[in-house]
Amino acid sequence: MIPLNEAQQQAVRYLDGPCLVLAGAGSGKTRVITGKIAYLVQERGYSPRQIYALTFTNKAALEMAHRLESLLGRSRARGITISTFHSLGVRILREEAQELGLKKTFSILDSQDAMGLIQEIVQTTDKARIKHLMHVISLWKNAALDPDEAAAVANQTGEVDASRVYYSYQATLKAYQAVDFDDLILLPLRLLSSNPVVRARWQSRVRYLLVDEYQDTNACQYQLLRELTGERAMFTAVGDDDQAIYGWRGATIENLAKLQQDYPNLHLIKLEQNYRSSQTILNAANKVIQANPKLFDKKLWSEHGVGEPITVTRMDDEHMEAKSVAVRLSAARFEKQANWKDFAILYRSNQQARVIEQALRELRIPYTISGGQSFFEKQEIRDLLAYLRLIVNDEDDPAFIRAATTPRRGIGQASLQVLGELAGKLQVSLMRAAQHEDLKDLLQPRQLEALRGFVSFVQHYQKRADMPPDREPVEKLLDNLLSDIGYENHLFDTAPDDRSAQARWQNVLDLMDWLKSRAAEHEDGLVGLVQHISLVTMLERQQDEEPDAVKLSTLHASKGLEFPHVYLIGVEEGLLPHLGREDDLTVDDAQALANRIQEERRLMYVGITRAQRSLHLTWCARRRRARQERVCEISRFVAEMGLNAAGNEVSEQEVISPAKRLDMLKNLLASKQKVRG
DNA sequence: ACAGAATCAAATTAT
DNA sequence: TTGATTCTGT
Repeated sequence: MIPLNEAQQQAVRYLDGPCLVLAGAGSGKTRVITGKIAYLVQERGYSPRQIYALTFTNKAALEMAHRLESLLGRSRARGITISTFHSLGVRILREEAQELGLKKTFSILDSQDAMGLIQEIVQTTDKARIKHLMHVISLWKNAALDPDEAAAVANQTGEVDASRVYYSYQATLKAYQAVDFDDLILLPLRLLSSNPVVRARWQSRVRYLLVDEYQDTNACQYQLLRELTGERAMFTAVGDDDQAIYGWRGATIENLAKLQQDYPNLHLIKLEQNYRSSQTILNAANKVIQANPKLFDKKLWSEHGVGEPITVTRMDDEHMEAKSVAVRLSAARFEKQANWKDFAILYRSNQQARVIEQALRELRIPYTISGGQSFFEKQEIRDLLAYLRLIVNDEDDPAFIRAATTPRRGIGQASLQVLGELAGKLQVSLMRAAQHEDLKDLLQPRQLEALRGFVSFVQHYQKRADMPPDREPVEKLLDNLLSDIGYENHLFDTAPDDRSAQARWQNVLDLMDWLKSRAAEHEDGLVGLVQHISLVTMLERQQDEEPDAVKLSTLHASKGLEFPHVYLIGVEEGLLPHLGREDDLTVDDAQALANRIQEERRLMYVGITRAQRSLHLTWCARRRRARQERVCEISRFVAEMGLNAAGNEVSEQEVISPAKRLDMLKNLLASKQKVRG
């Protein structure tokens, strides 16, 4: 058993009912969750299969599984379900597909596919509008509203057109035998709440449930938790209201308060001892978060020493910022005899990484980057996955279109148009329409031949993929498929130069390796594998020996990580806190603005609390934003931390007074603050 | 049907 | 400045 402090032990041992653990940053929450699972198995006689632990990211799930393995041993950790909400959703949907009128082989549309779908429905090219519609619909789904309920709400909020789109969107998904990310939570919830038999089945399976990052749950996920645990309510939710940073995704902190209302016997435990950061860093973090209205009173403390002072540095622009951070980081590594992987550079938005990458490359500093475009969003990867998706579920029209047209094989816009019209008329999938007699009269012989060729190509692989029990190994099938498609030639024909073609081809090979390594885990062949892929956003290959490299990460992606030395860049008004575009900066809704600032403040809090020993903030006097140079001011959060623009601590009164803050800012702009260190 | 050229819009965060 | 889409000629 790992050593635990008093509060942690309480959290682990409490089994008399629902339990909420408020775990401050660095207070050992993963330790509590894994410790509790081990306790359930070893001391309380729970069988591993009865225990379910839910996280939000695959990374968190994976790490938890690893820790459990070393705690319990491989064999005893085996049956425990540790997965993301979405993976559990897939599992429920697959097992209960019939109840929902869904094929077991349903496709999971990623957000790009979903966007394409909406584009079709609305018949517009206005990207901003499409994004907005998608966002609104997603929020409705996250709030567990069906189209009818959404329509009622839409009347008040002025999103009537979005609610109309919602209807057609759901209808289209159904026609494709497809679901989107939000459905992975929503549909299981619908099923459990409406079907007593299914509900009883799952409740008898889930004897104990643990939820990580509870503050990030949305209304849908909360209800799912309620349905899964039922009357018995044997669960532990672990979270930190100060680290709630996914409100824009539908997460609602109210779920914390709700827990207390809905479960009067809820046992509340606070973890306030921090094992991560120096006192200086914790003080700054505490001060910043104090500016938010607090749901629960909580103050982090640590036994660590005061440590290094926090530095705040003004830069001319983002290039200077990048260069300076690279140089200072490099020097610090030498001075401290540290490793590259002891350093992280954190930022608000992905685009900030660009300049940093350049600067690091110039100085030959190795780095890894997390967040940003995922491996599975790359063109070449999506191309190949479309083939797999189509083989598994031939009603998946988006996959059909993609696979049929890449590489070019004589099926173009004209053919697809005709095909699409026929499919619409007959109310069948594109694949089905492509096999229809009537096509003879609608297409030229060459077009028809190309189409028929494609259809039989897909059918050939469908047969091969679907022949239990002695189905041929997925590995072989994948190899054949790749060479049959002729994708390598296609890449070298279409890429602008050989170098990028080579890079893309390498991605493809990486994908194949990854698929093969996972194939064994899915005994039902391609189906499970393909559904699994849709949920994996980041390539989790960092597990094989982490390289010694500086970590570049968005603040959002940094949650849960820790580093000895952290550089938090772009600490400016407008960027952190991020305040949207200038034109809608009008304070139309003061409450909405305040809420946004509060979430940004929590983001700042997350950033600060990633640091163990040293923390360095930088901000730019000018920054290129939306193709224009903009003059920037230092973020309000710096003053809230109790620091002035030079990084010196200031007294309490100065922190609080806005007038003083303004003065400081003026002084700062007047004097030419130079780089420290 | 397709490849290269020309034009145009663009910036939060991500399962 | 990039990156993506549309246009144009074969």
